[in-house]
Amino acid sequence: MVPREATPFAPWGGGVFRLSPRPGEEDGSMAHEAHEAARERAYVKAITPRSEDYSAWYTDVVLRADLADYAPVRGCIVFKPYGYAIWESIQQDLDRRFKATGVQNAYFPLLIPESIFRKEAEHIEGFAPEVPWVTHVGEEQLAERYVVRPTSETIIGTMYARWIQSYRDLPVLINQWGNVLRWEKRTSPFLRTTEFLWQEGHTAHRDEADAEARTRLMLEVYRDMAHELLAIPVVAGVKSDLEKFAGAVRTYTIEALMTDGRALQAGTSHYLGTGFAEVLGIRFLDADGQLKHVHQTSWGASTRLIGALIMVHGDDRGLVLPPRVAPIQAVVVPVGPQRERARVLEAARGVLRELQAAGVRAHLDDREEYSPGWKFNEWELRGVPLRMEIGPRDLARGEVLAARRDSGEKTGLAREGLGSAVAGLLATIQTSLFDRARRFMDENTREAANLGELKGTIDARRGFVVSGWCGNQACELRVREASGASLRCIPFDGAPSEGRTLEGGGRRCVTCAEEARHTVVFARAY
RNA sequence: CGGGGCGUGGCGCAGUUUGGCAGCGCGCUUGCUUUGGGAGCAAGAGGUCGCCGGUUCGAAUCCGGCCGCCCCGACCA
Repeated sequence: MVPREATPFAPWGGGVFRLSPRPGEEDGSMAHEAHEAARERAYVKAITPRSEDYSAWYTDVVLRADLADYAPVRGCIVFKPYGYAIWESIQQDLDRRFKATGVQNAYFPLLIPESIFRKEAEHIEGFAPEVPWVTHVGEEQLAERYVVRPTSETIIGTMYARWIQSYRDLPVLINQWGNVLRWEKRTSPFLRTTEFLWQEGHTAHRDEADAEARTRLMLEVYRDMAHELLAIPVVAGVKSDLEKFAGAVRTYTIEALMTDGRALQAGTSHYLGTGFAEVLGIRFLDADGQLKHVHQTSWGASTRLIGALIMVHGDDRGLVLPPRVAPIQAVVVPVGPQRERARVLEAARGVLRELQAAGVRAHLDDREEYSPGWKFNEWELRGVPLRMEIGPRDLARGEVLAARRDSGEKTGLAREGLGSAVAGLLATIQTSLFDRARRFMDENTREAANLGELKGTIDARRGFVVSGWCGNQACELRVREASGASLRCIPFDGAPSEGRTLEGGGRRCVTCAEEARHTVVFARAY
């Protein structure tokens, strides 16, 4: 057996918190030891270390942090209360941001009639293989089949065609919070589930410039949300034609880097042009007396973000949540012997009230049936940013002991002015998580001048690989075949709203060595 | 879609090779003692061994079929 990853703050930890033995490490000859090993493995319910098996680690964290459980439906999970609470944090934050840009919420049907779904050729070609059909009611076959929506461009556009007559009706800025189904070949909790929760924004505009500005504005919203709420640094940019959304003219993306070196698309925004408007008949009479098609956008972010959160900040002890998304920001754990219980509990309740009054999402763990040590491990596993320990010693000193989840650092905080001190600490944790993730992304972003270098880096270390690209799809495909890495995006040079992407910068195309038109980011992706 | 693995109390597994009482740890219940890094002792409850069929005196175990889930590779938020 191997001791848990050494941590500076837990000198006693190694003997208690064991990891499951690797095959061959168990000494089968000694019955007692085997028995002990079995007991401890089950008892401690270890999380597989990231270095041993990243995907097992991920699954362990999802299940053991109580975020989700596998449902008895292929590829589907149950979002358990703690996982759902994280989604609610994300929803609240995004919803506020959307509304600040003039977007309103609405809700459209889950079912889309086949005739409507089939109208946009590229769109149906992209999604048809993975849509489930509703064909019967009871035993009776329906006259027209319905798809369970994989996304709602067609049905929303159909409604827009009825609602929009004049340029005075524009822009239409609507968002929908809902669920969609995509029957993916390969599923994974949060990252790719058959049914997932998301928001999809759908807007209609008078001209391309207005729609394009909206597309990039929403990408900027996603980028800011990722940075400020999730503490996840991202690269914002535009997708190649090969990677863009089925039916879009241009797709913008924010790409995050997971700690295993793989990229994750964390949000997308599409300029749809007039393609959907043409087949769905979304037209308006412009000021010049001309009947024109609207220019549309759509943009979405999903429960996949929870997967990103896990893989960007998590460690071998489990989840690490940035304070701003954390359902519980500080957990108060009373400690000390039985005879002091009443005093300590009362003080703990006082601490809870004070934290709540200071606007901290605080929770008091006053369960009698678990020991403090058990609670410490439990709340660390669940990623709570701050643990507040309070016992007789702290009472005597007029302090509360604060333990940081991100660094393990423990500090005695004066009982006086505790609320603001904790709020300050939470802010520090938020910043330091972002900085750490930012450093990781920077350190794992490397240049490659040619295919050999690119493949070498991808094979050895993954991460983002920055290269020149001539703009030719054949060259892009060569990279994918040779290395398994895909072109994640052509990054913006500056803010997305400015709309300037990186040019060749004197680079040569990583495949054909012709002069590069763009500087692009490649990575293996989820 | 291809490849691999797994289905045995709530969870993790052993038992299957060589058919013969369904077991272990954790969890759960009750009681007592405990509580500053996953507490101890004692007594309990809990199982159509994924499903269907076959072989057999007898099947978790052998044979055939099916289903489900997970993991790994080509398409996707």
